[in-house]
Amino acid sequence: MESAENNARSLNFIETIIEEDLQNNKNNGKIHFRFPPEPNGYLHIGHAKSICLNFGLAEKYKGLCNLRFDDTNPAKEDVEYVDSIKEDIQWLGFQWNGEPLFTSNYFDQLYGWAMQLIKQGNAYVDEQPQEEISRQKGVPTRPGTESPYRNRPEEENLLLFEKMKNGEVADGAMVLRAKIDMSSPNMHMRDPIIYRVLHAEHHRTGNKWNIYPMYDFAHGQSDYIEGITHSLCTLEFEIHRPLYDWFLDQLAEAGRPRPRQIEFARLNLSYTVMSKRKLLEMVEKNLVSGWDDPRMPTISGLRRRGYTPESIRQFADRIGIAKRDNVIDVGLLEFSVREHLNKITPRVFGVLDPVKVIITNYPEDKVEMLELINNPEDETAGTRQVPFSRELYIERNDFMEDPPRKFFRLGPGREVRLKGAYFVKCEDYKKDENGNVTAIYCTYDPDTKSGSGSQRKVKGTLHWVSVQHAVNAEVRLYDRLFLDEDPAGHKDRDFKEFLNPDSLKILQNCKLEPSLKEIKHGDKFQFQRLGYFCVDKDSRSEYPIFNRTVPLRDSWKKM
RNA sequence: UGCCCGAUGGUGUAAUUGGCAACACGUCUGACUCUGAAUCAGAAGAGUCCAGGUUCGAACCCUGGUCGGGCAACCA
Repeated sequence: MESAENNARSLNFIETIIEEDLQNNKNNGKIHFRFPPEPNGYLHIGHAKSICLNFGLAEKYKGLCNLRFDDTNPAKEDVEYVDSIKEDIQWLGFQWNGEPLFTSNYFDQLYGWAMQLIKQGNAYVDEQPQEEISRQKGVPTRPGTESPYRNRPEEENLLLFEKMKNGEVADGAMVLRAKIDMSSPNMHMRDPIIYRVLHAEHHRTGNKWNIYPMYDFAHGQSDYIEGITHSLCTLEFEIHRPLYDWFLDQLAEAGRPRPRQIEFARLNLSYTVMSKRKLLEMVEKNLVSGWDDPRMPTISGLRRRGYTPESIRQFADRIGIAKRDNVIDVGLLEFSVREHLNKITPRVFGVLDPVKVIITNYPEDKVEMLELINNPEDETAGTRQVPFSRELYIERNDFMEDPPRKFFRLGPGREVRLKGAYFVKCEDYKKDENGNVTAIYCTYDPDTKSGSGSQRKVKGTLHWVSVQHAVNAEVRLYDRLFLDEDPAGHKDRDFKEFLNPDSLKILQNCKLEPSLKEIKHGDKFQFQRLGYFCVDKDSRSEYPIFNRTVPLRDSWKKM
């Protein structure tokens, strides 16, 4: 593929750094990444970008990539999320190095390091109330003031920290702070809190701990413990980097690989929200059916919608890696699925909004089995037999009573090809009292059978399903969840105000060709002329249910 | 008002490190077509945020601005 060639030619800024490090034999040429999700929600397409980056770089440079759950806040985390995250990463086609790891594995080490900081005079226990501490922090433009406890003796710090650990201190009553610089222009360096008291049960360590480390005190050190060489994260952590480095300066030993934090811009997708908090809110308020609702930008949602891992990885590849803020057009994601599904998906006939066609000159009880190509993009996909008979369903919008000139479909007196079958010409049609077309009467031309070499040409080709052989099905059509390009970008309006009321349409009278009787959850098809569809997990054999992954490009609807 | 990032067609990402802006999506033509899909051929669209400077030569270097994003959770 040409994009791969381009990639070989030009590196993104992270690859440039890595290749420089390799050239300088930094860390003895060791390359080790990590993907560090907090298990407090499901992964979304933004995480997919990060997963593809970290695991992809590990593949490219023959390095390793750990999976490490950043589980330092038991109040928000849950094993349900741990499991879904593992599943999503593997579904995308990546495998982490060794066992999944947890920051909580390092709680003992982190505790030890905290004591070391105290002994080095780099940390102290503060027992002021939260409000006081935050007041003393000052504001970005003005320096903060030092805590009265800042210079308490080492023994006292050790003793109090011990009490915190032993559960003798109430939540919020004391914290351990790094002693850095209350007047730093970087707020994160103003004596950041590194341990807080939290009498909460942790999903892995149970009730062992009454104190938990903060992100800043845990992340860099965990990277260091695991021998991570390149610690990739999103831009909002840029300002944390001096602190990340500061802890390592205090604690790291010479001769061991020292991780370097590198920040890149997170993914933003038009017409969607991408924060776990907002996604969680939609789940909790039942605005969607769950984390895996096919309209959700979660990996599980995209999977259920019918996206393939390949298409998501291809998408991640296309959007690139840089440091500037970006908004990627959802159209690019859709392009990526279409591209892949076009190659792998069998073509079938499905009529979503059926209207009956009666071929008046075709024998009443005759049934012909016609051979149709499964996938013109894939010769190995073979053919299948599809029954043709006197009464067929076609798509309601493939017929117009008074069609414009450029309408290459059916209308009074117009002739079209029924794909894989014959030409039919509309001779008459019937309407009910409401003006709805109820039946279209056609004649067919027996000389135009597919493959017969007939020279006559016709402009349009329609898909169809034989009435007596049709399988009834439900089809769920999805549209973008939000009507606004940037639903979360409005200062005074809640993102939920922009929800698209028509993001889900359920069609329950769809007619499918009989080969679709034998299907299983997750199977993917192209419903010819309509789009790509997959079998939903709600589907039952008596009543199949399909999700429309994405419609085909349609240059007609634009006219 | 402090500090940290960033700025290249409509959207993203490049430009062999100073050699006269490329690729993808999208858009528009046309060809082909038993999917108005796919495929193929072609076109339009930025002179690189602005102003100076260095240089034979600047998207890349320097200076000063402008604009956008981020930072003041016992979240990550």
